[in-house]
Amino acid sequence: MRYWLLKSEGDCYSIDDLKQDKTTAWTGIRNYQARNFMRDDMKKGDMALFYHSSSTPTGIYGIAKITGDARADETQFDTKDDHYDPSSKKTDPRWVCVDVSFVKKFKEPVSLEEIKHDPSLEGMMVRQQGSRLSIQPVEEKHFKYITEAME
DNA sequence: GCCAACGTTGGC
DNA sequence: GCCAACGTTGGC
Repeated sequence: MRYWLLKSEGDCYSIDDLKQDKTTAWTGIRNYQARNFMRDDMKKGDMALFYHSSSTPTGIYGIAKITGDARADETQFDTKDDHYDPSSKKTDPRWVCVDVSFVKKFKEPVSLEEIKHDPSLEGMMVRQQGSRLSIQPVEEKHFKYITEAME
């Protein structure tokens, strides 16, 4: 089993939205590296840190679980969708999504500032400057450290 | 296959 | 809203 960090703009789709929806299709990912993680490495049952970008504060707001393996992201074929991709074919979909379910919301978010200053979290990808990747692999020790601290 | 131009992300 | 960092596009 693997661990991940899923980024979402806080005012676009937040942990509260996920809590209300219980499960959502993680659509709209249009970055090859992120897509490859979903397609090749994410498996049903994997756990994820739910990260809010463009929020106050930016940071990890809770935990989610991957509840469905990668499948075609239907928004790529929807001409009205922001993420419509005219060059993707139905017979050979370029983009995929997974299903993500709510697990818990932290009482207090773990802010990016805390993440950056905690020596136990050394090496986390999100600490790197300009780390724009919206789906990042997370080491088990980092996942456990954060989730156990938030019990 | 290089690389400049352009568009987007995301922290501040 | 700014701007640095980064990814993608497209001309050559």
